[in-house]
Amino acid sequence: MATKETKRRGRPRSFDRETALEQAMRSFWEQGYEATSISDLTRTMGISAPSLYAAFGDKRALFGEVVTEYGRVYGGFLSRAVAEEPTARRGVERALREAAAEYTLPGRPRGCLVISAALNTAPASAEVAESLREMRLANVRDIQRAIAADVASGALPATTDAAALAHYVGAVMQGMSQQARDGADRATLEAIAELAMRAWPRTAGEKRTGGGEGEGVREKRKKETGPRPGA
Amino acid sequence: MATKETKRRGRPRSFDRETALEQAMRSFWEQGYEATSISDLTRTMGISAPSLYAAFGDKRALFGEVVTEYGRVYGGFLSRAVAEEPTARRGVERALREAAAEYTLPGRPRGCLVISAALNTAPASAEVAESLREMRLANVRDIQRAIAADVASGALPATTDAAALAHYVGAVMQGMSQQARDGADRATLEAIAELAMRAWPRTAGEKRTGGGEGEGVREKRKKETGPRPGA
DNA sequence: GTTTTTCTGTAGCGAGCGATACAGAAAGCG
DNA sequence: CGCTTTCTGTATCGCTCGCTACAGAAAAAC
Repeated sequence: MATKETKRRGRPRSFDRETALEQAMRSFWEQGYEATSISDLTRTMGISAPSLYAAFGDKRALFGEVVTEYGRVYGGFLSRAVAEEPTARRGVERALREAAAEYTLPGRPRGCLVISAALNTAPASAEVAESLREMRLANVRDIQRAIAADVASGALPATTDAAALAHYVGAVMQGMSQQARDGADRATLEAIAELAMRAWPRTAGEKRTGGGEGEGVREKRKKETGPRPGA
Repeated sequence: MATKETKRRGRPRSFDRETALEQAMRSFWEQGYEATSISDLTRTMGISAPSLYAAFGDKRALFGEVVTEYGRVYGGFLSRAVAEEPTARRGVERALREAAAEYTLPGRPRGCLVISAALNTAPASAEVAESLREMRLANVRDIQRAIAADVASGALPATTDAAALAHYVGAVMQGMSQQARDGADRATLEAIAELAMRAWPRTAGEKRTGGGEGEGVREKRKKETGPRPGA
C-alpha cells in the first residue's frame, strides 16, 4: 500500500485523512447513508465542505471508502470465522458469538453498518442500497459455501439444505443487528446466538447438549477469499 | 366507529380518504418514512398537497394513521397467532409461517412496515423511529408473555429463559423481513421459519421430528389484547 | 337566489440539502 | 525572491424538502 508518496507539492492538508474517515464512518454507522447530511459530516469530521469534497470526492465516494474501511476494521469477523474454523458449524457459532459482542461494544455505534446503513433509501440512493445488499448476499453465499463443503465431506447430513441454513444464519445475524439497535444488550444477543445454534443439523449419533462436534473435517480450512464485512 | 356523520357542509372531498391512505401506506412501506417525500405522496395518492394536509394533518400524523391501518389490516398476524393458539410454540410456529407468506405476497411491498419503515432516521424523525421501536418491543413482550405462561403451566421446561426465547423469535422475524426485502422468496423464508423452530425447547420425553406437541395447555387461550402489528 | 362552509389548485414560503466558485493561505520548486 | 501547486474558509449555487397563503369552486343552509 503506497499511502505516502515522496513529498507532495502545495499546501499540505491540515487534517488527518484517516481520522476524518473514521469520524465519517461513525456518522454513517449511527444514522445511515441518507440521514447523514454533508453538514453532519463536516461537523463531526471537523473540516469544511470544500475540504471534504477535495479529499473524498462526493458523499457517495466517501461512503464507499467508509464501507471499505468498515469491512477492514470492524465487519470482517464473519468471513474470518467461516474461513478460519475447521467446520461450518464452528465458524457460524463463532461468528454469531462475535456478532453479539461486536454489535454491542461500548464506544461505537450498535449493530452492523452493512446491515443497517442503507435501508429505506429514496430512489436517488438506490445504487448505494444495492451495493450493501450485494455485500449481504455475498456473506450468505460465503456461509452457504462452507455448509455445502461440510455436507460434501459428511460433517453435515446429506439432507441438509445448505442454502436454507445459510439464509437462516444470515437472518439471525440481521435480526441480532436490529435488536442491538433497538437496545438489546450483549447478554441478550449471546442468548439469541446460542438459541440459534440449537437449530443446527445434527448427524445421526449426535448428543444434544455439550459442545457437540460431529465433524469430519479436522484440519484448518483456509480460504483464499479475503475478509468481507457485515452480514 | 362513526365514519360518516349526518351530512357535512361545504364542498365535499373529491377523493376517497381510505384509498388515499392505502396508497400512502404503500409508499411508506416501500421507501420508509423519511425517504418518502410529500411530493411522492401527493403523486401516488393522486391529490394535491393542500388536500393532503387538510385531510391528514401533516406528514407525521399521516404516517401515524398509516401505521394504525397497517396494524389493522396487515401486521396483526403475530399478535393474533400468539393470542389464538393454545401454546406459545404453536403461536410462534404459526406466526413465523404466516410471516414467510405475508412478507413475500405479490402485489404489495415486501417485509414488514413496522420493522423497516423508520430505520436510519435523522434526529428530526427520532420520535417516529421511537414509536415503531416500541411497537417492536411490545411484540417481543407479547411473545415473552405467552412463553412464560407455558413455562408456568409446564408446557415448556422450567429452565426456559422466556425473555431470551422471545428475543430470539423477534430477531428471526426481523431477519426474515430483511431477507424478504433483499429478495428472498417465500420458500426461502419458510425454510428459515422451519429451521428457527428447531431451536424451540423440548420437554423431557419429546421426539425430534414430526409436528411434536408436548403441551400441557389444551383449551384455546384467548387474550384480551387486540392485534398488534409487526415484529 | 344569497350566505356560509369546506375543499381544490396554483404558487410560493423559509430551510436544509448536496455540491462549488472564488480568493486567499501555505507549502515546494526554480 | 517569484511561480506553481494545493488546500482552506466564506459565501453561495440550484434544488428539494415539509408546509401553507390565497383565491376560486362546490356543496349545504338560509
